[in-house]
Amino acid sequence: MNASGNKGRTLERAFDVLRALENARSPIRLSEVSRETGLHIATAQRIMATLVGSGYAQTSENGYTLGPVALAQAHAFVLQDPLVKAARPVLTELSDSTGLTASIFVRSGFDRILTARVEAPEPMRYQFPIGRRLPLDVGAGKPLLAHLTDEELQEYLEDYPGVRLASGEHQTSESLRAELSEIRESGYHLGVSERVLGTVSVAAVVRSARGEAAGVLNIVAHDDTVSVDTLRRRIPEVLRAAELIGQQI
Amino acid sequence: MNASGNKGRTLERAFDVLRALENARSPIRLSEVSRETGLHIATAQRIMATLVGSGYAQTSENGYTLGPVALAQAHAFVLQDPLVKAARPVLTELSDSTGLTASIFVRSGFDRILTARVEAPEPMRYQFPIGRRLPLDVGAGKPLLAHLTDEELQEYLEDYPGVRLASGEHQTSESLRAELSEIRESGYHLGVSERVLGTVSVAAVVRSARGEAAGVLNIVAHDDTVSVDTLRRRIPEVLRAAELIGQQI
DNA sequence: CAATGCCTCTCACTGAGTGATAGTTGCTCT
DNA sequence: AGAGCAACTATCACTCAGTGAGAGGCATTG
Repeated sequence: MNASGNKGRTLERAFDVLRALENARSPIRLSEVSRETGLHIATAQRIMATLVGSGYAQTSENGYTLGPVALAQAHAFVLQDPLVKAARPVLTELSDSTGLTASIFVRSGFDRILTARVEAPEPMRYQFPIGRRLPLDVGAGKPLLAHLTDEELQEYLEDYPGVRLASGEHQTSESLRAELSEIRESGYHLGVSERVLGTVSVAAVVRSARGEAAGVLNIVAHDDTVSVDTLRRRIPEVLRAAELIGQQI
Repeated sequence: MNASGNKGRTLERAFDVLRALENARSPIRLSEVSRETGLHIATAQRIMATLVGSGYAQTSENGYTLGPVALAQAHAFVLQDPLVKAARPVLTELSDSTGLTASIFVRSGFDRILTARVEAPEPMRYQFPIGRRLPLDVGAGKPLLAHLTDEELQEYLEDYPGVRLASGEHQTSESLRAELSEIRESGYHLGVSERVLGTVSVAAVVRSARGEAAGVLNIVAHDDTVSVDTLRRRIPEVLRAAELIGQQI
């Protein structure tokens, strides 16, 4: 569960616990936390006590959940993160000109996290989406994968199990690898029904001034209102927007 | 900076660091973190390295900021927190029937955190407000103060410096204390231009089934559209809503 | 080019964190 | 009712992770 080489053990263990809480949809019991994280129950208990004491977790009727401090941290994050701040006006403009939803994701471990979004006029908002974790192997995750270091990509693909896309297509380690090198050349990714059936999207990495991949920018549409060819025409716009954001960070 | 009696030192220190990051409006340097938290630079540095490694912090051009993991945690929080889940439909109804913005705050240390909000039709949204930290001594914070344990309230009022309300009135330790006992009797608080000039609000604690104060519910309005007397007529509604939420948690 | 400030790294010491064990509470199933 | 089980809490001796003084590197500034 904990990949690190033993630097800051206590802290990383606590973060493992927080991650276990994050993954749970409902309150989880201490014993589950212990099982999930591989920590001794006494250790899990001590950590939990501290987490609760600091508001990072809370105890409810039948188990533990995350605490409200997470919200405060998140609030501060969106106010101070350079990428989010730089992206916001650009996303707004991109969403206006395309009529679509425009988003920014950043990589976190082997996931991506939605950090900024400007919704299309017809919002179809399910739930507050900011902060949602999504996988790297579909949709806008691919450009992020494409810019990992060789070692990281190696590690990721090592035991990549493959995935069945929403289109029905099966994505293997090989097909993914091939697609990633295409993305590296073209600078963008056009996805059709990858994570969600009936959606088409264009995504491009945002490169910081120093050339690192700081995140991905993407736009999404339903394929019943926007054809793939129509979306394809938006590619230059997306690339320009991504570059514009990158210059500012 | 760290009030605790030495249980989980490393962890609490890390949280102090996170709190320092949260308070900063822009990237802060390691030495500032060290100063802010009172930690030895080497210690601060080791903790920071771990935080960055886990995505709880990130290094930008000239200093550290919070990391995107905070968002993921927050996202999970709003999906799993019993209070937020129970409150949402009630807030919606209350907002609809009053035409005002309805919110839930929970206490965290000696602050309150906005955990749920349904906006009035004319949103006047400045920035994404969820997660914002606000003080306990004004507005909807008062009902939370009113339900602290005696020791906690003692501690809070011990070196309470007083505050100048937006109305111009000066709130002292004594006037606050008196107001709190009124709130304890009546069960609600009606505030006029306390935190923000020209706003009126009604707030009531949400009591869980076990009788603990789980949070506060409030509604706010501008005093140029809603008179104090008009708002006063909404008090029973607010009390009912708070109770309704409380029953479900 | 000294001086200052900010950061990184090393390393010996030590007390905070650990985890096996035992005790407690509260539930379910005879 | 009480035997049996599971989840949780508390204790405590051991030891290794965390600590912090110190030294060194790298910019920036006067």
